[in-house]
Amino acid sequence: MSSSVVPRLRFAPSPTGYLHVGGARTALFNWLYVKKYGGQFLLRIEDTDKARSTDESTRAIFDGLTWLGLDWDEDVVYQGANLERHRADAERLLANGTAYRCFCTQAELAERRAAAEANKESFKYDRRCDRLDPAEIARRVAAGMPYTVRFRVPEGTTSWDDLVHGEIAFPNKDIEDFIILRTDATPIYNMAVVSDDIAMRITLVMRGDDHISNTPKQIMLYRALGAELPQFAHLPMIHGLDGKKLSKRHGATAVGDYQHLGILPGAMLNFLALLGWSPGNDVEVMALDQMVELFSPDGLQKKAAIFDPKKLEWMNGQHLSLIGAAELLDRVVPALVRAGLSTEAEIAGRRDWMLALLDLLKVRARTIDDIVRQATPFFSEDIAYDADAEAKQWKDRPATAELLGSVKETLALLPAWEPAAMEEALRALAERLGFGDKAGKIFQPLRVALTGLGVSPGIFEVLTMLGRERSLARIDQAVAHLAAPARS
RNA sequence: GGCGGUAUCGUCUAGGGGACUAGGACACGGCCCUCUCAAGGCUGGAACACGGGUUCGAAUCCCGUUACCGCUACCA
Repeated sequence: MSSSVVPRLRFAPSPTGYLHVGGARTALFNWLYVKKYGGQFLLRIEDTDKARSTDESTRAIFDGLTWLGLDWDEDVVYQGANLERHRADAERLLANGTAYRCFCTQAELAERRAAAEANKESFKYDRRCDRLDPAEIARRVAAGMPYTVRFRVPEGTTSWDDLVHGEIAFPNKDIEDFIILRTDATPIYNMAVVSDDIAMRITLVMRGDDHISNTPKQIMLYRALGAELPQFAHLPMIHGLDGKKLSKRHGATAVGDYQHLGILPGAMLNFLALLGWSPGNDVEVMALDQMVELFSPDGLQKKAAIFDPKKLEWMNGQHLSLIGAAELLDRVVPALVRAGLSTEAEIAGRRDWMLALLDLLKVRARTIDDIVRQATPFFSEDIAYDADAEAKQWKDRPATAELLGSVKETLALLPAWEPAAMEEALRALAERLGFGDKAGKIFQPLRVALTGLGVSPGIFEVLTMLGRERSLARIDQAVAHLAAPARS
């Protein structure tokens, strides 16, 4: 490839489902390549299978890529809109003698295939229609006999230097004369892809390695069409925890699933990038711009990788602390609103408080959903006392009520609502009550009183974020709850 | 079956002839920190699929075997 050529890469999904994590990763590597070396990243929707393609899937692909931040250049290309050109290209091959008409019917073909299988022989089209004499062909065409167009596979070997695998070679004798145009004159996949990739002036075809065996056929088509060959890079597949190709039964496989699970797009991208690529040192957690900087096709893996949701979660936790509070806020607010905990206006009204709260919560959260869960007691006065927390920290209910009463008294006396003073006063109280330096005996029951939960940020941070009024009210509320007859 | 691809801890990977008693990360266990949970720090167990070559020397190169994956449609 001459260095003067501007790289043009494309991501070409079929809109037959949702944007799969494997597809997203393919898109990511294409995108990274373009961002790293310059060039254009194009999107082509391969919607020629009308039976399976849906507009909804197309939208899911756009939404998924947009959420991930993988923006594409130029207008989206819809393969279905190029049928005429595909056909014209196939007919050019017929005209230049590299393809021929085949009058064999599907039924005949199926029969011969079955017969070959019965004899334990591998079936390959025997080229009988290529031996028809021209007069006979003309007669059949004139008679309106239906035909497909087959590509005549030449002698020799077809090979290419794959960007991730190196040299790959296929003996042409193993490839049959494949159909490029159906009886109804619509193109077969390989024909459509090559026609489009040429028209889009694609210089590097980077796709899943399930296309490796399509590649020699496509290369022959390029040559027969007199087009310049692009480079090829075949990326490994993604498998599920059981080592099988990732599919629905492995749980969430659509990018949108992770979006709704509270995963950050940056974390998703980072995780996906590491599945099949490594920067070569021990760097793992990267922001998108770092990935671009570090990206190189040399680091691309040949081996299929297994999708491990545990590591994705960990990665998300890392990105939660990596991104700024402001950016995180943009992601959390919609989730908070959706959970019915607050409104955008309310949050905007106390943005600084919200930012401070986020800083406290994000350390112990792995997903945005975790944050929402933990944020609940800071938004809702309707405290739901966690049964386990009550059982553990409020064992002796009357004694706890009394303890909380003392805590409230102590806190109420504080001249300033300030952490150092709280801690000093509460530790002194622990001392007085005979807990010695085991101030946790106060902190823990108090945590349950304030949040209803056994887990929260540091107790003084909780008190601070809640403020004096709400904190004291919460203690009263807890004391009342403790006095009420237990209704488990 | 034919053809093609792949093969380092359970998982993601570093490694591209000597620096390897094979490094990092996730997960798992222990310890520290500590008001809970996280985070963080320290730490433990855990791998070169097998067999032949080549070489003074192989996780690294070559050849077989095995296993897994993909393709083998008038699907994409």
